[in-house]
Amino acid sequence: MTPEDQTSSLSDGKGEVFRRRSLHEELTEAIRELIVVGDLLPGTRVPEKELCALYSVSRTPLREALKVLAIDGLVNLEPNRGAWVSKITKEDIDDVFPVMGALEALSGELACKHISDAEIGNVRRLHREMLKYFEQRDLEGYFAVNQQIHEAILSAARNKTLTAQYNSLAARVRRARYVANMTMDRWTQATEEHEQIMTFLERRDGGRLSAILKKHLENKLETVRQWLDDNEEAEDAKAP
Amino acid sequence: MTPEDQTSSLSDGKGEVFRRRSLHEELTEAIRELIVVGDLLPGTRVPEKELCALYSVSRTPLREALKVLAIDGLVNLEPNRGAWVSKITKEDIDDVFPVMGALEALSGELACKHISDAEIGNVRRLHREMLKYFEQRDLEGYFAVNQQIHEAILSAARNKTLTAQYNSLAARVRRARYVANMTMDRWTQATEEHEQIMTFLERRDGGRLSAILKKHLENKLETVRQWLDDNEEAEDAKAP
DNA sequence: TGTTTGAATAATGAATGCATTTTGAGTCGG
DNA sequence: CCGACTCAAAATGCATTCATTATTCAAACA
Repeated sequence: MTPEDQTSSLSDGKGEVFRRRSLHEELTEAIRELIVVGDLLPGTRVPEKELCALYSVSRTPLREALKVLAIDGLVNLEPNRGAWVSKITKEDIDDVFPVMGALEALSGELACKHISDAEIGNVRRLHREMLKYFEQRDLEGYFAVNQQIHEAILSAARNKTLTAQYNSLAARVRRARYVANMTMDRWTQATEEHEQIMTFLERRDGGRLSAILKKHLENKLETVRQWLDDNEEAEDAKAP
Repeated sequence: MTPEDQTSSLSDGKGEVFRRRSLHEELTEAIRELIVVGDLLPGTRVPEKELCALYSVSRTPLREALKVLAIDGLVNLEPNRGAWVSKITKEDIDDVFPVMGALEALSGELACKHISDAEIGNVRRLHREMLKYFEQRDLEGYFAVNQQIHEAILSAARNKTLTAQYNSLAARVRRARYVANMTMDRWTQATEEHEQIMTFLERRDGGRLSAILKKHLENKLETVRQWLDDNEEAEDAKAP
């Protein structure tokens, strides 16, 4: 047996040579993140060669990663023309959010059936932390904890298929959230909705939790859609 | 700028293997079908080499296809150990069906908003055809038309993301349906449910259509689960 | 001047090659 | 007899190479 211990700090600064999990898996995550946070711009070509150089890998695992990202809808593959970062269009958003809403609703419903007291306590703790970020007007911190809350509920749903489907869509939702910034009104509203989410979760009221989660997402959709109304024309790059 | 001209409709009726689609896409479909209909048995290793020979392709596109199928949950990839056809377990089924139910429900809801009279007419026609197969006790024909009905509703929902997610799960549901056979009672019940589906669709009653579709799937789940109760031990092959 | 043509260049898609890892038969030792 | 070990054979993951297909860009043409 070779030593194998590659220190493998998950937080690769960038360009680190990975070893632990299969290469294409690491690459998928890395590139997904590049797209979500906007390092790769919507509508632009995915620079295969550059990414190979950046991560010091050959095209084979990179291309495997792109196939996976294409399923997530983050890139479009055009035969003989390569991969393009998918654009954030109104149609796209209008498609994704309702599906995400259905999954979140199910997530809430199932979570109420299976969640333990300890897990509820954990969500409550995250909730309080999130309120703190809200009061401090720290949007980054708020988003981070917000995501953790939704993930905690999802995890309490005890459904691997749901988790997989959810995560696949979550990347696109997160990406939309990255470009569209909330108004203060909307932020306040979202926080109030989270108060209700917390309440219904503690009561294990699946029906109501499910409904408010869906509503929560519908409101978020409205935010993003409004942003797109104002900025759609500015988003155009070379069409895929 | 590039002309952008969209492939001037070369009357591609369908099915023809034009040189347009990439190899890995074709392979993905082909192997998906092998797994769904049971030509590749659950729990067995995916014979990479044999499949390469069968389709006369190299390992590169085949492996790309396997990555995609892994996301669909039809195969499991184990680092350095290759791909395994995923087993149909009770946990798996219990996970998949609720998610599918949520998607079908959404599909019904959206379909009622967008479906045209012509499309309803088409579903009505399919429905009658299905009843004919039911009366003739032709299960194969019944299943085929049944699937077409659900696809027609899905298509009326006008949501590409939903369609993609649905299709991804549909393979696993279809696979379950392939192994578990219905009792006559269940078949009768399913047909009655379809009568209601038809009714609510024609009334464009999204709420009720959505509910009955979900119920329909829950009943189907029960059928499959019962089959698994009886046959689970027989399904074991080499564990992944 | 604006458009079209076509050869040169770059990119993609797939096949092949190579280094590691896993597998499994055969051997040894308890 | 059973388990641990060894080493050859096979399979895997990734890199590299090769054949096609797009793209570019300058020259020819209207």
